[in-house]
Amino acid sequence: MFKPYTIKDIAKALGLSTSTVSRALNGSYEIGTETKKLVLEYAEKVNYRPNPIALSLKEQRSRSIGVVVCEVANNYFSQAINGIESIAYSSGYHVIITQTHESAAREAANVQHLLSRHVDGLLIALSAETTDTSEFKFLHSKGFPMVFFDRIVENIDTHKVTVDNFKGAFEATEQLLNAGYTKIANLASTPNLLNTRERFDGYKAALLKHNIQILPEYVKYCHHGGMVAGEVENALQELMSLPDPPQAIISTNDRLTTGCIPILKKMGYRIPEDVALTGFTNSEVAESFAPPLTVIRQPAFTMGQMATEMLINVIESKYPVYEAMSTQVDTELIVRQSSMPAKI
Amino acid sequence: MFKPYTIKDIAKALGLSTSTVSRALNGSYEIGTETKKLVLEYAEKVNYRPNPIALSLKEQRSRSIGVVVCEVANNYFSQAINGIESIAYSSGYHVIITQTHESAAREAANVQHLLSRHVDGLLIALSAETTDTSEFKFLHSKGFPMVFFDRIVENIDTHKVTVDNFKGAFEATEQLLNAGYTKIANLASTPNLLNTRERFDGYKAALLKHNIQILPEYVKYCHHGGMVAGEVENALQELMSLPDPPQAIISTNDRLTTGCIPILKKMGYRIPEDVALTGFTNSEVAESFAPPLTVIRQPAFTMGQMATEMLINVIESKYPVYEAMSTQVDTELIVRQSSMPAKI
DNA sequence: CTGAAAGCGCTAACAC
DNA sequence: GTGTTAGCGCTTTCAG
Repeated sequence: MFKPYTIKDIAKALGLSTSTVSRALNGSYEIGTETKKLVLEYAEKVNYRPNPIALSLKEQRSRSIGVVVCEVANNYFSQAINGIESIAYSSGYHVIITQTHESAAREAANVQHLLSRHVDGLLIALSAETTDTSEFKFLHSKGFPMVFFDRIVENIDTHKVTVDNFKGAFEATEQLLNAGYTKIANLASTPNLLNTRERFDGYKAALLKHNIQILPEYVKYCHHGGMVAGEVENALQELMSLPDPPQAIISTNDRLTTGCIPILKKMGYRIPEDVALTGFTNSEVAESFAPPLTVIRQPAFTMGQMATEMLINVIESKYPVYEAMSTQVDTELIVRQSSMPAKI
Repeated sequence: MFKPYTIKDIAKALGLSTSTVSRALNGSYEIGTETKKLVLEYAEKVNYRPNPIALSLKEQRSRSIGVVVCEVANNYFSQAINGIESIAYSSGYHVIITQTHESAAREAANVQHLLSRHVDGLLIALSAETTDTSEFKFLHSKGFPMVFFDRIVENIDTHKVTVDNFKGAFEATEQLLNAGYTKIANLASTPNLLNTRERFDGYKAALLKHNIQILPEYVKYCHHGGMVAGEVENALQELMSLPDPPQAIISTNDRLTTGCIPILKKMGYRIPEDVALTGFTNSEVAESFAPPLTVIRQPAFTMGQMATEMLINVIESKYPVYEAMSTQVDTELIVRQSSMPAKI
């Protein structure tokens, strides 16, 4: 069944040695024009394709890069993956995508799996659960090519691509303040993640700037990033049943943001009349929501591209890359009805 | 940098031959208990991982399966991929995902790429553009393991996993009819795709059953499945500027459905007052739309699982599988406000 | 200009 | 029970 042609087959058919064929195929200058043409034409005719597995074994590299994200069914990550693929493909790399579903154990397993597949490098956005980063530290110390994006590891001076989370959250919070909301809650993913904390800091800074006190009861964490049933619902329930409930919510994670709306509605709140809403999300359909949703968008596609370019640079650099490269891009605040002043 | 242990390393360290180590590692019964224990312990200690590339070369299989879909940033496919991964993973297979972006050329390139990577099998949902299926026919004739899902190839008796498109469209159309709408348009992807035509047939059958005439001007195709800018907008524009415009639209593809809403709104139509809407989509947030969207949902996750199980069966079967396996599941109609009778 | 041979990591006949 | 060897497909010294 379906046996691809090998160099040996060509060699035999043409009465040459495998090395000659190999060299001809690779355009070595030390092969006669005649022979070269002969080989090339025959290879073309039989639709010869080099066996990448054999190549990998030989070259000790796989021309593939591993991607570790929480989920592909997530607007941000599916868009980022598009960016990753676009660059990887045109540079001749394969992309192997793995999902952690926010579990640290799956993350560790995925990394092992990818390493055992001899990927040439890793593109990683940490899972919500991850606290032990020693494996990454180890790989980093060995000079293994890795680029972190969006959810980066702390305490390691690695290559990374991030957005200005602080500014994104700051602007969004300030927009709510300018719209007249002063009681603003923060619905967040796990504080494990640096980006959660940075977004929180942006929120805090905006309130501070407007001389609004930060109330701890206005800050709710969903430690599984909204992946666990009821997590978001509980958080919202607690928030809205406070003696002095918030008038607005800023949600700082994709899944949380899109998850909020049906729950708030089910609880009987109108947006923004009863509670305004702004959130980090890359949903393509935020505009179609009821009401149209104010969002902080990340340039996911571009970030995927940048991270991949960075990684391929590191992989292909002749010498170990010691200084960590780091790129930060801006978020985009798109103001829609959900964070507008409530019409009275 | 980061040199994994090999069998040779172990053999040298322990003063054994590589074959002994290999056998011990694979639990061969002809190895002394002592030696076996020694090897296993040492392997454990140095965290030995067999090199899958060498294995692939040896066994002429890669323990990986290739996936060809139009996009991961698509609700249906990202969910299906979750299903695919869940099964593949637990069966020890890798998943390599490639995207066609609805281009036949990219599809062909992806298939070649995956074949050249020696994937053990292929999971395919055709691109919208695909009309030439000769390559698939060829692979099929060679007995190469393939399973098609959702968007299947015709004229080839292959393994496949589909939904009952006819019934899904029929039920949705009938619900619109029961809600009092009689002028119902069909917004569809390319008729290249069998599922587009099946869904169209379901729509037709429902109208027929209710003695409603099928108007050709009520049927609009987006030949790139909504991937090309302005495609959906044009279709809707044409539809709504008919002398006798439709009162309802059934959209038969994920991207089209979610794409419709902002466009209709921008054109100044209220849903469902001016035009009702129902559509095939697996969006998780259809409920949050304005208005909440009536959807025909496909069990994407399950379909991904089923297709993968089927594929792995074929791959691992001792003898070529000649009779084509075929599974069909039901869609689920979730009725929400967008297809309700318009309140007058 | 071309061929022979070694080697990437692993397994499996085939010795002994 | 364990070692030797060949071979998976390819590249690359080293010879000639």
